[in-house]
Formats: sequence, structure tokens, C-alpha cells
Amino acid sequence: MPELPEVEVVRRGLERWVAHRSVIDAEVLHPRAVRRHLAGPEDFVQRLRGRHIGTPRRRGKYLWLPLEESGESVLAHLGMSGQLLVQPHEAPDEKHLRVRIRFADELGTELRFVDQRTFGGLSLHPNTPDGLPDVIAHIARDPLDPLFDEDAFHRALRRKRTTIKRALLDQSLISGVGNIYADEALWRARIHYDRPTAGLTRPRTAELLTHIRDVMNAALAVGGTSFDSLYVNVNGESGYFDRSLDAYGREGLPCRRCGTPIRRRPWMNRSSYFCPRCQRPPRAAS
DNA sequence: CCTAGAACCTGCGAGC
DNA sequence: TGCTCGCAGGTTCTAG
Repeated sequence: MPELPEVEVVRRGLERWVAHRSVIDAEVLHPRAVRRHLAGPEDFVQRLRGRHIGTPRRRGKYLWLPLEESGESVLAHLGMSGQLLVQPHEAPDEKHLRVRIRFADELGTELRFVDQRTFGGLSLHPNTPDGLPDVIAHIARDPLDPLFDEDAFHRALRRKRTTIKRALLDQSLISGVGNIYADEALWRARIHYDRPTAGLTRPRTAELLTHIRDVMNAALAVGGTSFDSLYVNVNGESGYFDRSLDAYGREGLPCRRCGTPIRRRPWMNRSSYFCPRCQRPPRAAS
């Protein structure tokens, strides 16, 4: 589940059901699911065997399982359609099951990576000194991270010659924000998605960040956003935040603030939803 | 160096 | 019924 709240729901599930177990074996059913593991599927499986899983961690949309005593982690990204499921051994294989991880204990469950579109994947990487898989060192801290550098983020926005929604989706500036929560936060902040970042004032940036945190925490409280069965927690259950969305997916429905119909605009091969009255376009854009 | 756009995949629903 | 088209929550690479 793509954005931060959904990934955090999965992380919490892994912490409860997978942490502190030891791997007895793994099985890669589709090589693309481990394409980021450059040494290949066999190497991935071999280096996983016998390892003890530590406490699952997350930064933005990435999550990882530290392997105790090896200095490495299993890095996971769910892409557009990935799921990490804790299933009983006897549960039938999912249609898009890509990787299976079995444990040495008698709990009767296994960890499965299921991914329809195969944009996501698992891989093994050494950790940097601060416990981060080395390949995600370029990913910025996310807005729920206590060490998120608000001032650096604001200075980056001022420096860039880009627009606000592009910047929010740039994981090297701020991580964890995707298409849904970008639209939701911008609606709350009454900022048009095509507004240049260079003109944002410091208070305006702070306000936007507050809205991002608020909407993410609200989603987290109800298990995240799921429109369909693709986005579920480790037990296969959906979140309920789709009922609370104010902008995303609400084309033609009245803005909950002013009643003006929400608009959808094609944007970067996807969509942007906004209120044309509350979120005024920068110049002559509609 | 920077930014915009396309590519990477599979499946579903709408419209014809 | 069956085909085509547009669309889907992300990241990364390339062209300009």
C-alpha cells in the first residue's frame, strides 16, 4: 500500500507477527520481485536462511526488516500493488504470490509478498551506520519522523524551480507522500497543485506540513486508505480512510468547505483533484 | 545540474 | 459477448 499511512499499518503488523522469528527458508516465485537484489534470487534466499528478524522499521514508503547479527536488512517496497501478508501455511497461494518466507518456529504462519503489477519488491542490503539500508540513503526523512528537518525542507522548496505537488512527491525532499495524501493536504491548505514552490513563505510551509501530518495521522488511526482489495494490512484487512477523503477521487462532488464541484485534471500520467474555488490556480491555468 | 515526461507491469471497468 | 481505451495508490531513467 503505497503511501506512508498504509506502509506504517503494514510495519505494525510485521512488528506483531514477524519480528523476532527466525527464517528457515524462502522461495522466490517471480524473479522481478527481487530485481533490486542484484546478486539474484538464489543469493537472496541463501543469505536469508537462518537469520533472525529484528524490529521492522520504515522511512517514507520503504520498510525493512533488520537481520540481527548480520548488519543487513530485507528492504521492501510495495510499489503500486504490493502486499505483505502473514498467512497460515495451508492458505492457498495467491494468484500474484511472488515471494514466500518460512520461519523455524511452530506458529504455523508464513510471510508472503504478493504483487500484481510487480513495481514493488524485496532485496537485501547492508545497513549504513544509522541502521538504514544503504540504497535508500537518498530518501528524505518523512513528516512523522521526529528528526524531519522542517527548515531544510522549506529552503529546498525556495531553491527549486518546480511546483508544489511535484515537490511533495519528490522522495528526496520529503518522503511518504503520494498522490492521495498530496491532494488531501493541498486541499486542506487551500493550495493549488501547480503553484510554484519558490514563492512559499516559511509559515505557509509550516502550515502545509501540519496538514500533511494531520491527514496522515487521521488515516493511520483507521487503518489507512483502501479503495479495493489491493490495499490491505498483513491480515488482509482494508482501511477505512477512503470514507474521509475530501478531494481525492471526488470529481464532480461538492467541496466539503464551499460546495463547488471538485475537479480532476490529468497530471503526470495520473490525476490531480482540487477545489477550483478554494485552491486558486497560480496564473491562467484552470 | 535541473526538470518534464515516458517507461516499467497487470487488471479492471466503461463504452462501443 | 468481446474488444479497445483509459485508468490505477510509485520509482527510475532519459532526453532536452
